[in-house]
Amino acid sequence: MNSVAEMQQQHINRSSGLPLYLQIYELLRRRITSDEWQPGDMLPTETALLEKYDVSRATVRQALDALVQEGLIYRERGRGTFVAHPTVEQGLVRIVSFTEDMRQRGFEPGTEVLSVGLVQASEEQARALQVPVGEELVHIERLRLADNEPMSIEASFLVHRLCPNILSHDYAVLPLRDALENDYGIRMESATQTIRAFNASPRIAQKLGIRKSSAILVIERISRSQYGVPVEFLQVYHRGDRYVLYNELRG
Amino acid sequence: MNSVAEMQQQHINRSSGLPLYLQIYELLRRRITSDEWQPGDMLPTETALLEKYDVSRATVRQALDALVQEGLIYRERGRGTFVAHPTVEQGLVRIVSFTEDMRQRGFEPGTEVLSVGLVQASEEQARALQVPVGEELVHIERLRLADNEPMSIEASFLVHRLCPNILSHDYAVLPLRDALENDYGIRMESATQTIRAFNASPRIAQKLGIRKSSAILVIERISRSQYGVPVEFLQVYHRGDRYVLYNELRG
DNA sequence: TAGTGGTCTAGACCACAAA
DNA sequence: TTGTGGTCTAGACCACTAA
Repeated sequence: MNSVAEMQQQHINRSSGLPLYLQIYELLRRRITSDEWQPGDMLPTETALLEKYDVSRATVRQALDALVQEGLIYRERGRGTFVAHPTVEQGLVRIVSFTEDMRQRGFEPGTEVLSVGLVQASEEQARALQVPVGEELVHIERLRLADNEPMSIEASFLVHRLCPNILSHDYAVLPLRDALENDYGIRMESATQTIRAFNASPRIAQKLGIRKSSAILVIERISRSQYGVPVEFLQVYHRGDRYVLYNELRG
Repeated sequence: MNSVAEMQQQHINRSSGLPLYLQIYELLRRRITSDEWQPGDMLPTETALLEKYDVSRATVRQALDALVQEGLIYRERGRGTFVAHPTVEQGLVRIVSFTEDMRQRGFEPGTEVLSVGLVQASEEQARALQVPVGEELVHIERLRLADNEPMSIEASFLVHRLCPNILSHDYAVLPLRDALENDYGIRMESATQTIRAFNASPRIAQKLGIRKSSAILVIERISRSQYGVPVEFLQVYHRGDRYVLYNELRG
């Protein structure tokens, strides 16, 4: 099953035109995101890496720098380089799945699929995904539970053209991000989102088990692939009485 | 008046123990934050910098890398390195004043002081500011306007001990941050905040001119000084129908 | 064509952590 | 003392931009 890790290329290609440090970055990144290397594990030393890939130390460090900047690893002088532990702070800086998010908050996550199907892009959706109005979109609506209590409703819209047949999975179990990456090689690499408060509509209030008109924290997110193409338009309705965002700022 | 720029040291100290790239980074950073170099201005080329400071190109690039990462500059291959234009995206990463925030959104900001005085720290406030319950706090409550329409209510709590006499200013005009920095040498350098949605209390609804129970976006922020001491506990109630937060995420 | 930033090499010395 | 990451040098060739 662990096909990504098994198929993993262990060498770099000096004639591919792709910068060496990027190739090394990708190789290391995959080892981390595939969970082959766990949080706290020590990475090979810089010396070991430069020997393995036959590059200079500066090139190895450039690859590691990118991973540090991404928050995936951290360095300790005199000790080594280690896989980072995910932190809550990442909530407003990195794309985090509901499952990860809830685990970090100490809740047991659950999912109930409300509806799945194809729809034609509305004007709002078309604008978000940069496709023509009417383009075929995959629509997945899920109720998200925390410790078996409703926490959020997630409405996801994907460009069907980019991921045909994605509907054959069971999204109560399989994270959407994994399906996109494994089946279509699409990685959600960046996103923009807006956060606002609004009063729950009767339908949303009923699904979330709260009083009509209760305050809802709405997050709308447009995720783009590694090629910069919009892939998903996500609308999340969080219960205002249960869900709090947290982040850190600099002066 | 431009004392910072004038007093600016233009050389690096090779025996200070401070890494050369950090010294260059600081010098360049000051030129940008002091507005000596404006957004869009081209920085000296890497070659010019390495000659000026008599270091290797790698050292210059390390200094520039830090500025790029901070979002203060950007590079264009074949063209040069330029001072970045501030972006809205910084809203969720940097501490931004209401005034700056509104200007970026294209609104004309306004302020009305609702109340000013000393209070004794409640349990919540004491926990946030890490002081004993009952400690004397400065309390400033302001109504914030955008294009003359109510947008938010800000309730600010400061540790009085750290800024005695701060109440002698008029906070409809003077930004709190400026008063802290100019009069007490306190710079708000980092902060943590939470974001949630809740239903407006009758009092808040009335002040904001919205219907009772309308959805409000609440931001609570604890700001710390350059010494890591909590200085301000801020509660902001934004109108859900007018205020939207925006930010960018990475995969 | 000249000048810019992007990538890369093959070294070097250092501060720090752990044995 | 050994091995780690932190800093730094003095080059090199490349792709891209603009004149």
